[in-house]
Amino acid sequence: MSEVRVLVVEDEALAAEAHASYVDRVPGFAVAGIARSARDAARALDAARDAGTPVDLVLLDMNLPDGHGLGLLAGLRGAGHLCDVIAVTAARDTQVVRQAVGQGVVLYLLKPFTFATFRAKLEQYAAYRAELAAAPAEVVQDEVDRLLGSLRPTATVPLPKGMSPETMRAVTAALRDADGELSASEVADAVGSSRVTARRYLEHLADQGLAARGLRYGASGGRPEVGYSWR
Amino acid sequence: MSEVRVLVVEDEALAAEAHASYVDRVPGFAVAGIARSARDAARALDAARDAGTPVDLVLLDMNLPDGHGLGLLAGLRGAGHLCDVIAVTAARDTQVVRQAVGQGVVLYLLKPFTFATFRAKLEQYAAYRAELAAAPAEVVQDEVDRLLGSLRPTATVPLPKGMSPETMRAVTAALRDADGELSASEVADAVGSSRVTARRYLEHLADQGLAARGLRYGASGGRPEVGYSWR
DNA sequence: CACGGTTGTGTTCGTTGTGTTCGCGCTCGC
DNA sequence: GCGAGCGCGAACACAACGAACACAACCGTG
Repeated sequence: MSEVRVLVVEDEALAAEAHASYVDRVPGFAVAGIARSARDAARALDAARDAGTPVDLVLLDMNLPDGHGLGLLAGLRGAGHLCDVIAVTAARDTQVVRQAVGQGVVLYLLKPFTFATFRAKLEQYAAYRAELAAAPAEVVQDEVDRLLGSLRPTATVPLPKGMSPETMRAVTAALRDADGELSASEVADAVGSSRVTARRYLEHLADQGLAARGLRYGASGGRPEVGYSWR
Repeated sequence: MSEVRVLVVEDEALAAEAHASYVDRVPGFAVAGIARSARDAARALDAARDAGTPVDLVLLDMNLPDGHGLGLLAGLRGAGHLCDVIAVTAARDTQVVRQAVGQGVVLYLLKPFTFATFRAKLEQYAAYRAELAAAPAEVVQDEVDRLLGSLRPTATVPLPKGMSPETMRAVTAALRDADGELSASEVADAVGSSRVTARRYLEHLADQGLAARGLRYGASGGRPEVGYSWR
């Protein structure tokens, strides 16, 4: 799939520039434009659509000079725009979050944020699009659930009890350095820990959506291996 | 918190009744009305809002007599209705799912479904509302993530013992991607497992009504093959 | 119409790797 | 030092698959 075209909607010039440059730094994403107001944004969306290069994703600030972001959101929904929306705003009000979710914001990013956080959100959205692209034309419930699951953020738990940051780093490193899938035993071997420990971390990564589980049959009869791969 | 008022939007009378009775059976949820068309739904939403008892949740079918559910969705977004929406529909088209998500559908339930599945989805939504109610007026990023994360669909009904979800997915995928019927051996080949394993899963799918058994005679003398096909 | 041949089904049982429990060592606060 | 708690791994129960085998259905032949 081609790059994701992103429209940045943000009234403050400095922040707008910052967001745009952040977008450019994330592979697979490209800035389609910057809008300084709700009116600008609506125009930009219409123009992009008419030009045949519709905006895929909107980074939407809530506090705009000519109306609330929620209003813009409702407007573009009514106009039938197809883009997804990530709220990027300083609005910490629970009610705003609730309404944004109700209006179909796929992710909600609170200002201020680090580039790492920003990147994480974009990458999560990218993962969602990848799943979507990989899904067959006709889906079943399970696949819908996985699709939505890939979109919802996984609360970044500091580290669940029973896990050490050192081991976690070692495991992720081992997993990333491998080209294909790795079984729990192989990771254990690479890291130097026991299979049990390696599995604990791998399973955690998989639950967080950072690793993918696969299955390897028929290596030598018996129960199949589960293979973990980084993504 | 009071009960969640639910509007059922469904054109087929039988299904509408069924959904409504399902809603009533889940604690914490109450039917606010049944609408048989997009027009009805819009009216019901307006009426409920004007009466001071706005609808909290809409169970939305996509195939309506007077327009697509997606259109209704865009309309009520434009009208600024605050309700959340769970798609309850037979529309298995990936594009529809994608658009529904873009329009802010919080969950997507494919017909037909069991009461257990239905209940699971409603309860998940209830969990989301509970998180929302428990959240402070002002949130931080982590809390927003948790909030959205509670909308992340949970695993569906557990498989019978002796089966792994990964293999199940592989088998269903292989079966669906084939145009015609597939024998157990062919599925085994496609998946990479043994015929025995493939058969286990195919037989389970057939028992669940998700696959159809057929017979293929005279390929080359001998016993006829059973062919499984997706539906 | 019995009978053997041929091809694929259905099941049993052993193999292999998973997932979990429980206790041990290590580090840290006191 | 000396409990407290945390992270780890040996051991174990069992889950999931595949080789092998006995049987089933169809077909051609005498």
